[in-house]
Amino acid sequence: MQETLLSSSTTKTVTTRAESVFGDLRQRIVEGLVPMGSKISEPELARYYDISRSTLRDALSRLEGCGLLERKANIGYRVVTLSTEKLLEIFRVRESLEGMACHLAAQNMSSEQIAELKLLLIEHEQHEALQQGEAYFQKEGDLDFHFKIVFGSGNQLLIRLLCEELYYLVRMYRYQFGMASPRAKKAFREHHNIIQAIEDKDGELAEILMRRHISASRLNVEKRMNTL
Amino acid sequence: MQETLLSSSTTKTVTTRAESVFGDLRQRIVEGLVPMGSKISEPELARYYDISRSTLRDALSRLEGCGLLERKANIGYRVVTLSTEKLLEIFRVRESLEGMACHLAAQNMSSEQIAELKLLLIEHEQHEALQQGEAYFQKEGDLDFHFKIVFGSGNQLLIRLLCEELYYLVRMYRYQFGMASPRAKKAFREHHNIIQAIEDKDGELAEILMRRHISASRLNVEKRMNTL
DNA sequence: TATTCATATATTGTCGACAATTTATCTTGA
DNA sequence: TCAAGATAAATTGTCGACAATATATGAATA
Repeated sequence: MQETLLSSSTTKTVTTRAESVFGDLRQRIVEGLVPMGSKISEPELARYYDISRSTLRDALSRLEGCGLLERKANIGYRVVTLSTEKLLEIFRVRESLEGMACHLAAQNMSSEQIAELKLLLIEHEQHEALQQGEAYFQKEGDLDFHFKIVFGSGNQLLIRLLCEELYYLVRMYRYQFGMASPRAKKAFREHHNIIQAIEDKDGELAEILMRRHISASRLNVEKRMNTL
Repeated sequence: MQETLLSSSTTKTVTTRAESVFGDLRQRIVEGLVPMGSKISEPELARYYDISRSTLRDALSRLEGCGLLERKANIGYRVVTLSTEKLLEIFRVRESLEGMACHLAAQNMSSEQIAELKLLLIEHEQHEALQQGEAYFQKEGDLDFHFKIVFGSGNQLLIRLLCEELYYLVRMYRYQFGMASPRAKKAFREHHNIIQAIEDKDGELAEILMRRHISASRLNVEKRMNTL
């Protein structure tokens, strides 16, 4: 559903230069190729992409909307600086928003959508079985799961907030803070239970389970923070 | 370092033309002076404000971030079209986000902040007593109340999402859908109970009460929608 | 040496113009 | 009359240049 790295060939919705640069620069920031906290030099970046500053600034303003860049008047753009505090704030927001999304998903998801969700879970199980230690796929897979539920809510505003405005920040944290989730197995069971609640059309339970699921990740980070 | 006498009176935060136009146009859109759904003619608006298109587009991109404008590649900006469905979506998001904000506020608000909140409630009570029918002040006051709690959460991300990205949309609905809240008295009691829970540092209860408070407004809209 | 101030450099904000695309208008044919 | 296609007009996307502001450099002074 969302724009994966590979699907650019099929859905060629990219029409303008600014959009294209937006997508590319977004990826580079998420992966840390443009270091966090670094200042954006508009002339330099414009030369890099071989575009004018106007076009670049169009792209930069979009990146600001994703929370990847911060802007100060007369000073310019700067890549956001990640911190544990900000990560915990994101968890709080995700807990509330995805909890609501899950509640609505339980009410609105079609049986086809639920079937897809189950399929995804099975895929993840196999992936996990195949490569025990490798947490990368599990992490990306985890996002897929959360995405499908958010889309399942049918609430366009929720979808925009989570999938367009917060998604890339979350991915940036996963790339650069690289939390090698030791909760893989536990998270899997939690996903399973969430699906069950959705299938039962039990919105209240689905919301509680999703909130606990995300809250557990937050507590995990908080615990690690306190031990350091 | 010479601080002119004149600059001290006005908060000289407005530095750039784009920012200034952003603020003015935002207000005009919220109030409906620029009709919802209408196409933005960049050349025309640029002439109106006597600025270049580049500067205008800077302002427009910010307005897109507020959800007041929508943009399509090669077609341009258009003022968002309000609808009851979208309003209900906003209520769902506010329910979850402000619920979380209230929870955190109960944990984090200082006694001074709580005192301010109480004072605000008293002011509203007097306003309401003075002008029974006039719902305008009550409505704006309601927003003040919700704002203070969101700020009290201390969560910068929550603050940004609610106060910068959703606030103006909410105001736009109040201006143009003009819901003459018949829940004034009830809402007042609910506000009171929320403050009490915050003062008791009972985050869970505070969250539940805030969610019910917002949910009641949503149900109110849904009820009216069904009767029409 | 460290600090302050003036100067120079670089960067962002703003502008007007041209190119690419969309929308409106007009012609043509059934 | 209506539909479809070609042409004209208008709008958005993109560009390079200049002005206003911020940062870096260096001289002068205590």
